Formats: sequence, structure tokens, C-alpha cells
Amino acid sequence: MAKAPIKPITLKELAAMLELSQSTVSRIINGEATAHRIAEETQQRVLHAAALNGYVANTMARGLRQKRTYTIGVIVPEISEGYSTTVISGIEDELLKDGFFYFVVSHRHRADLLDGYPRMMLARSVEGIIAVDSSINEDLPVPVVSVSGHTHRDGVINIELDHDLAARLALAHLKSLGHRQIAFIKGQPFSSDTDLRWKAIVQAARELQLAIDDQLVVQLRSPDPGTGPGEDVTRQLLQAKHPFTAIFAFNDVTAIGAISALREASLRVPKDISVLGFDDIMAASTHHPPLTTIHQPLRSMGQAAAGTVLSLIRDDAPHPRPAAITVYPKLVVRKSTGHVAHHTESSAQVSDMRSITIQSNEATS
Amino acid sequence: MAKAPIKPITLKELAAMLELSQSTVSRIINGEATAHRIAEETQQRVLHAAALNGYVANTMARGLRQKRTYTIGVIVPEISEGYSTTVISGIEDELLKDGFFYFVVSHRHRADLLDGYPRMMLARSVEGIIAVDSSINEDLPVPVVSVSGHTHRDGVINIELDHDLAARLALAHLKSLGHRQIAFIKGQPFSSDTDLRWKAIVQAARELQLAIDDQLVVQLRSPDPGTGPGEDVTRQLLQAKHPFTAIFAFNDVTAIGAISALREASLRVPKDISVLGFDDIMAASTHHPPLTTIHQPLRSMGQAAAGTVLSLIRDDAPHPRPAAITVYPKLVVRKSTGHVAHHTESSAQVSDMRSITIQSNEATS
DNA sequence: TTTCCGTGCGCAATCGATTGCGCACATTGG
DNA sequence: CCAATGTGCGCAATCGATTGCGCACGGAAA
Repeated sequence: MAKAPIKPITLKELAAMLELSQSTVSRIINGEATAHRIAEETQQRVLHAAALNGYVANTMARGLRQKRTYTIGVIVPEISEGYSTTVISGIEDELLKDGFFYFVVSHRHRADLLDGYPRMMLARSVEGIIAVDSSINEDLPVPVVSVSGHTHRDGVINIELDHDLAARLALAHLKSLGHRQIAFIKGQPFSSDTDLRWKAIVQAARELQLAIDDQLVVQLRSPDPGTGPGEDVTRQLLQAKHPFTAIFAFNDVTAIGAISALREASLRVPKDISVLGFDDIMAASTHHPPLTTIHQPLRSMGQAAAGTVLSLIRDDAPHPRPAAITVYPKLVVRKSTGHVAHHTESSAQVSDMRSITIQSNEATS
Repeated sequence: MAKAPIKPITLKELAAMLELSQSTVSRIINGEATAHRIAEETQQRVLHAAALNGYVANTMARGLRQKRTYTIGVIVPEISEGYSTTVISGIEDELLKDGFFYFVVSHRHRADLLDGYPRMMLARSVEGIIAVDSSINEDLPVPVVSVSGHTHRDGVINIELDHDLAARLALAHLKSLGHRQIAFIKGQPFSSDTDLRWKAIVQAARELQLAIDDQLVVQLRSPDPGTGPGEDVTRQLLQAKHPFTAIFAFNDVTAIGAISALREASLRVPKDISVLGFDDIMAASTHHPPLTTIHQPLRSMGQAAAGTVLSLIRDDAPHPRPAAITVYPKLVVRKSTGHVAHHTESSAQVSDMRSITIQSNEATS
């Protein structure tokens, strides 16, 4: 309704119009009124005037005095795609709740950028850093939480998916559909999930007594976002002419690319080839056919990351902290996977093994 | 290599160890040495000591004094989807180039949040604000640039698409394919593009002598992101049983939803019904069928927005500024549109009418 | 009447950097 | 020998909020 004042009002001005000292007004605004024996009536007057004038303390000045900025830095590989941005939206949730803001920078897999960002953020006095799918190679004087960054370093807490469970869910699903010749598309070498995931797959395959044929394993190389790389490696896979009945892709975007390549080769999904994705980004459910995929609780991971930095920032006590917080995937069965051969049964349901479990390590005092 | 210093050194400390005043050190660090006649030798001493001790000016203190923060605020509706995030990545490009950082907040169409954000950002002393598909209802003491926010207010520069051209491209395309009964899905009332776009469509239809049948016009209502709303209104459209041969959707996500609904009704796209999207988000090209759509140069729009705030921040002179910067759409023909009836010709090409034109209004001095 | 105490609030320093103004000394011209 | 000019740098205020310490006043107790 009311037009915003052109210039934010300062504490001094507010104090002047109330004929009070800045100290008094400041204390009231910050809820330390009773501790300083300020008359109830005065409190009301001040609070009212503050609201009326839309007083908001200048963050710079406050930060300078308190040596706090209520700001954290977020480092992601890309801003435009679904993975990081979903995590970011989870981060935002938690942060804003506590009055924190955040800077975002993306490095697009350029090492020079990645290396420079932590210092830049520190020069901005961030109180903590969250790295999404990116690994930080320095020791920093602020708390660092990493989402899917599997370089285990001292002082860096990881938010990570239970890749073993993910692999088991995926392979058990494909096995139950009768697939024995499964092709795998591994992630790019620079993606921090790649290794861990692959190890988990190898392990799960062993447990389930599924053989992994090296000829059917390809790896994404191109750093390009989008479906191109997935398409390329799938073509490559088809040209090798080793028969397979299913593809387990590194992520949904890749799975979508794979489907395009299959279609191009006149192969039907899932009738001829089943395709299993990973992540469960929005496009997964709207794609045609809708993607069967391993759901990652990306938003929760962002929330957990933010919650963790916040608690690290609050705690001074170095009581033993977990090195990692684990979140759990779900198998989401849609239409891109089906029985091998000519049987077709449609089964669309979410089989969740465990619900997401996040321990917030708040101070218990 | 070197571990980050645990505690940053201050100007005062640096000055003390150099036995110089803070003023002098500050001036040298900020490159104002010659303007203040500081001896060359002193400069070297200072610069060397600064580097050695890893001195970095405290951003808070500097910001407080100079009333500069090299930070701008970005307000978007949602962080997780493709429209805003593509714009953001364009914004980031331009901003980082000039050493600016940015805060992001999303309002999720909640008016209370939207109203509060500008103040919060001002309390953080941002030097400018970019609002993406969101309208700012206050006069702010900093430059505001709006991307697709069509509330024309004084002092707010809009980055906007040429909707007239977009409408003409779209309708001319559909008309050339023989469509006469075209259904329209209008945007949500809160989306700032909705009105302008609709007016442009009405105008273009008139020019092309295409009749708009009110019975074939529906509007998105739900604020939910994703394809749900598009699916819903399309079902509604089908139930009304007014025949149509094409749908022009408000955006790609809606178009994808529409296709799902059509499929559900056993209608083939584009054989039975053509669907035309808008925006050209990443999913548009990877969808099956790939979407024919009106491409918006979202990234460029972000860059233009950032470039514009930066130039507004630099200029003090209030020389006449454009109220808007226009960018131009392209028609991207893929596979979701086709000839009406039983003809099928595949035409896949980008017909661009004009290339993107952006006037950067740099100071000319 | 003096001392005490509780109530209610203000003074002034501080955080770290920037900046308008001005001072001290050396050199040079007259 | 004195003034003028140039060279090199420092003083102190300032940005806006926070905070340790302390002051003034009125009433009660001694």
C-alpha cells in the first residue's frame, strides 16, 4: 500500500524522532529490552515507530560490529540444469528461515574458476560454504559442507546418497524384469558421484549375481550439459554390437539422450530396451515414456546441507561431528523399463525402502 | 598451496607493522597512490607487505563506508525450473565479469514474500535489483531491472520479448500448416507475460485473419510448477468438445502437459493435434516429440538485465534512459506441429526473423 | 537529612576501511 | 634570509549498529 520510503531509515534517525538514544532503540529492536530494564511503554513506542517506518538494520554495519554477515556461499557446477538448482532451492529454504542469504557461483567445470571461488567468497566474509557436486581443495577458515562431493577431508561434512542402496534398488529392479545383459553409462570423470556409484554398482552386481560385461560399459566424457553426451555414448554402444537389453544411465538427462539414440536406431523403449535413469529430475516424469529412475532427494539434500552449515556456524564446541550425513534413494518405477523379451506388465509405483533420514546436529543445550 | 590464514589481517595491523598511517596504506592498496603523491618506494613496501600477509579488505567495513557492496539482488519465482535458472545463469555471466556477486531469493508466488524481499535486499545493501517474471510494487532507492515484468514504472527498465513478433511467428506458422481452429492456453494471472502475450496474439490473429474462438481459450490457474496445470486445462479443453486442430500453449512445460493429456485421450501429436510451445527450455528439444516452440533468448535476457543494472549503477547522470530493452524471439520448428488433416511434411529448421539486439547504455565518456 | 536502591535510559568506544583536509619538512626563487 | 611551492604523509571524522559502563532521578529506609 504505502510507498516505500526512498531511503531506508537509520537507527540514528529513528532514535532522533523518538527522542531516545540509539542504545535504547537498538536494545528494544533486538529483544534485549527486559534485560536492560526498558519501560514497557517505551518498548511499544519504539516497536511501533520502527514498524511504521519500515526500519531494518543495515546488515553491513551490524556485521562489522558483530563480525557476522549472515551469508554463506554456494558453489555449483551449473546453474541452468535441474540437479544443482533443486539442491539450491532446498538450501534456500533452510537459509532464509534463519535470516541467512547466499551467494551462488558456478564454475562450469573450469578448474581455475573453482579454485578461485573459495577465496572470493571468503573476501566477502561468508560464514560458511556449501559445495554442490564440486570438491574444494583447500582448508578454509569457515565450515564447509559438500553435497555429493566425495573427497573426504577433515572438517568437510558430506551430504551423500546411499549409493549401495541405490545400486541394489536399480539392479534388483532390472534383474526382476529378466535383464541379464545390462549396459552401463558411467558419469564424467569430474563428477564426484561417478566413482562411488560405480563401485556400488559393481558390488551390487556381485551380490545379485549379475555379470558386468566390460564391453557394455561406457563413460560420459563431454562436459556439455544436456542430452548430447548421453546420445553419443549410446550410439557408440549400439555400434559395438554387443547385445544388451537394458541401459542403466548415470542420470536422467543421460537416460533421455540414450532413449533418443535408441529411437534413432528404431529400438523401442521399453519393449526392446529398458532404460533406467538416476536423479528423478522434473523432466523424468514428463518425458515420453516417463522414466523409471532412482530418485535422489535433492531438495532434502540441500536442506540438510544448509542445516548443517548453520549448526556448524552456531556451535563453537568441536564435539565429534559426523563426517557425513546419508540420505536414501528410492526406486521410482515408470514406463521406461519393462520385462525383457515380449512380456509386458505395467507396474507403476514407488517402492521406497527407507524414508529419508537426516540427523540435524543441533546443540543440545 | 598455502593454507588459508586463520584470521585475516586488518588494515590497522598492516599499517602498524609498516609504521605508516592507515590512510596511506589504504590509498596505496586502492591504487590512489599517485593521486596522493606517495613515494614509489613506500608503495612497493606496502604492496609487498600486503601480499605477504594476504591482506584483503574487509568487505563489510568497506561497504559501510563507501556505501558500495558490489552485490545485487535477484528475485525469481522459482529456483528449480528452467526459465528463471537460465536467466540467472546469464545474469551470473555478466555480474562476475565485473566483480559483482548476487543474492537469489525465490517467492514461489507468495505475495507476502515478494513484498518483503526488496526491503531485505536493501537491508543487505544491494546496489541493484533484478526481478525475473515478478513485479516490484515499490519505488526503490536502487536501480531495478525487470526481466519480463511488464508493470511499467518509472525508473524500472524492462527486458522484454517482442511479443508481437512472437505471436506473429507462432500464428503464421500454424496458419501455414492449415490450422484454423486453434486452442489457446493463457498463462496464470500472476505471470507478468500473460497479458501482453495475449494481446499480441489477439492482434496477430486479426492481422492474419484467424478467428479466435472464445470456447477454445483456457487459462492456467494453478501456481504449481510442472506439467500438471497444462494437463488439467487440456483435459478441460477436450471435455468441452469444441473441435480444434492445434494448441498454442503458454510455455513449454504447459505444452508438455498438454501433450500428455492428448495422449491420454488417444490423440497423436502432431498427426491429430499440433502443439506449439513457448520459451524453448532444454526439455523442449529432448521431449518426444521434440517441441516446436517460440524460442526466448533467456540467457541473453539475463545478460542484458545484468549489464543494464551495472550501467545504471555506474552512471549518476540521469540522461534519458530507455524504458525497455527488447529482445527477439525465433520460431523453432521441431516435431510437435504438423499439417492439419493427413498431410505430413517434416520441416525442421530455425527461422529467425531478427537476431537479438541489445543496446547497452554505457557511459560514453 | 542522608544514604541506598531500583528504575530507566544515555555516553562513548568500537568494528575496519575510506577520505576531506591539512600539516611538516625540504627545496627553490627572490 | 624569507616566502613560495612541492613532496610525502597523517589526523580525525564517518559509515550504522552494538555494547560495556555508568549516570540521574525518585522513593524508601535509616
